[in-house]
Amino acid sequence: MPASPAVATAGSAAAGQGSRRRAGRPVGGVLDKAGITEAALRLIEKKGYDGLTMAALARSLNVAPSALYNHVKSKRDVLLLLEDHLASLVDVSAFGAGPWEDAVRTWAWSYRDVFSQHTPLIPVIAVLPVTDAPQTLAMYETVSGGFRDAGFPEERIVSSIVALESFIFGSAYDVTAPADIFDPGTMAEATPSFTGAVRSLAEQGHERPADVAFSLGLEALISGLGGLRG
Amino acid sequence: MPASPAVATAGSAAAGQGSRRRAGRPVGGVLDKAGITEAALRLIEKKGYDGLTMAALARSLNVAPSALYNHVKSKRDVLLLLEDHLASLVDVSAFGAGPWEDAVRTWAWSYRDVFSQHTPLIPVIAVLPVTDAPQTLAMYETVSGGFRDAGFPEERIVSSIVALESFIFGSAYDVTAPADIFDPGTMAEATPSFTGAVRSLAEQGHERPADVAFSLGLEALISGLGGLRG
DNA sequence: ACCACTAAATGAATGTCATTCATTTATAAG
DNA sequence: CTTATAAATGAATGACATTCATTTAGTGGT
Repeated sequence: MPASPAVATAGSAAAGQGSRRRAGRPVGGVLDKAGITEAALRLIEKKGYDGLTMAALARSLNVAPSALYNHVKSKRDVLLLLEDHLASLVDVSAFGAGPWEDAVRTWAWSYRDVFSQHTPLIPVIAVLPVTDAPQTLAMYETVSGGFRDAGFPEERIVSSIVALESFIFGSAYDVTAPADIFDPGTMAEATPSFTGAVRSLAEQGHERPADVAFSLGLEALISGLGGLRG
Repeated sequence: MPASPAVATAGSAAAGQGSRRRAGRPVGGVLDKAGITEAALRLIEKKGYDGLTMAALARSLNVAPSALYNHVKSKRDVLLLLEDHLASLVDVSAFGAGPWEDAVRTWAWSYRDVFSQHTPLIPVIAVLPVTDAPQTLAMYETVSGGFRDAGFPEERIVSSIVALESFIFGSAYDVTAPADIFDPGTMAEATPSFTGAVRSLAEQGHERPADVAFSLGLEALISGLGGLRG
């Protein structure tokens, strides 16, 4: 009775997990990309990226691990699905609804916040051709439209976005860094300038030091890049 | 004759590979952290990070995989050794030898170039307490000294460096991205602004598009952050 | 010279993964 | 009712990092 449990568990999976078939579509099985993405997201929320294994993902869908491979080519594919889903969560609404500076600010903070919870995706995004990521492409379209409307010369738009994105990805890592990451430890006396600078920042008592650095860099980029407009 | 080959192969490893004992030190075995770092670096040059396995690393040192664990706690430790070594390759010489802007430029380009060849280390660095990384700490000391001498208020130095570093790490990924990463593919008609911007950049015929974005962002950061000086 | 002591190496497990494959099942179409 | 096909099964496979009991070879003290 190898595959007979499939049907039995299929119902419970769809009901209990929220993965559903699209009505009117020719559907053979329980799984689809949307369901896999949803389940992966839930798994990550609960167990973190260490808990995201193909086996665990399959189990959360009441399915055998090998079944996943009928829908994704590899685990990397799952990460790509996640990335594209997250791109749809980034707030681009301010483009076209106010000054360019404000739109970039809103977008950048939102982008950083979303991916700071998903830093293991960053190495994947960096090499991901946007062709395979419709939501990501949609984000780029809105953002580049905003840049164009703000008066950016067309040939500088992509480079400007890439520069901002690079800063955003790097900053996403900062958010997850331990608070004591800059503690010089036993080398404190050997590094007076750095130690002093670290102490001085600590004395400011910021709740989220990463936010200070992000704000500083972002404002610099906004005003620097803003100067490129014609 | 379990460990008897150790001596026989020890000689050939030291001779053939370049890992050597420090003279006058109490030394029991063939391996030490410097030798492991060197071997790992060579392995990465030859086979890339996919080829950097504990087994391959051990083999390149003519040693059993388990022997490595007498010197490093885990593979992550090996990556940390690598990171700290690479930090020593970053060019900080311009600090104290010219205007702050030029020093930052030299440092940032060098930093990006070094780590663009080692992007798999970036997720590790991001969470690495500097305590364990003397070379990295030395870099920070030089850089923060440069910022202080340039007139930066002490409490802004670390945040400014972090902002630059975030941009640098993100940009290091860009260098490795495939050339066609922004090809909109079949969605081209649906994304006119973005497609136009990509085409327009492509028509410029830059050899290394990543360099354009990096230059753009870096100059923006330099002039923006430079304004913080008292 | 002899005798521990200890750092360092060995090779044989272990356990966790992603991934593959032959086989089976269930659904949809003719 | 038959047949084709998408999708699931579970039992391998193979790559890994990591652990452990055991063995080895120097070093320092006597």
